[in-house]
Amino acid sequence: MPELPEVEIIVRQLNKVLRGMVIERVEVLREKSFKGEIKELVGRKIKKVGRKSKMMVMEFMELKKVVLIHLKMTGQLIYIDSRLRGNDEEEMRIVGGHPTADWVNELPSKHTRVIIYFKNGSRLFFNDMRAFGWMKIGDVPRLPPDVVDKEFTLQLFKELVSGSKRAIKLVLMDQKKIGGVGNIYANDGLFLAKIDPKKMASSLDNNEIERLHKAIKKVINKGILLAGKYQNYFLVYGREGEKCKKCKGKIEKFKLSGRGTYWCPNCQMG
DNA sequence: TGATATGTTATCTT
DNA sequence: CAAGATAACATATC
Repeated sequence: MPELPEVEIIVRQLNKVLRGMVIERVEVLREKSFKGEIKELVGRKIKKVGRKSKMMVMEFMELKKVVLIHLKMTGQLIYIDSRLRGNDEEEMRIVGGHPTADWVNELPSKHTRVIIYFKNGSRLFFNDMRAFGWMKIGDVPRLPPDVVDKEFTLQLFKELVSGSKRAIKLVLMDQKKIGGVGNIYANDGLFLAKIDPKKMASSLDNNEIERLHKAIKKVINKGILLAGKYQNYFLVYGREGEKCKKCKGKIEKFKLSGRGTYWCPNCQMG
């Protein structure tokens, strides 16, 4: 589930509570899920938690390197506050990423890959069912602008789109060109802009490019504003066979480069 | 049982 | 070489 908006939401919440916290130890339950030397983190104080595209970036005082976390398809982050530990009352949790029962169940679970223990007793769990995600120590990544960056201008978007013969949906989702757009928001953005997902990118006219530039930012920002509840507001994604929200047509599904693609042929044709 | 799944990248093909 | 397509990663769910 976690795309840019979902990562942004958990990052904002974690930044509030983790700033200033000191790492006591890091426990890696699945070696492949963590890359780097753990001892570099012990005793470090967190300066800030931020985001680059769909990646979470954790910065530390007096350390140039950062911790990067990519949730991929099924990653989740769960913070458990120390204040109620050992108490029968409910714990204080901050949860984000892929929603599963682990959000509320006892942790660690069978999907827990890494646990960060803080000096004050609080803990941060990195869970990942399919184990595609990772956590690593590294340099701040250099990435293309993501869709909510100021650098993501209409001009830049035009260059990217007109320079590719691939289907427009694949260009939107190409993380080497534009950061942060996954399948859900690509489908919904194209619907909002009334553009056929399989249309060749370079064949879009100026008007279509402008509509799409506006639409993709709109759906991503809506995702952020809805704070993780976007799944209740899908325009076309996951709505195969259901009624289009604009006309009376039916939403259809097909495969585009192996990805589920949803659209309203009536609204998006031509 | 087999198809499918919201991400990314290495590798193959054109 | 470049661009585009596809397999691979690991596991749960329908």
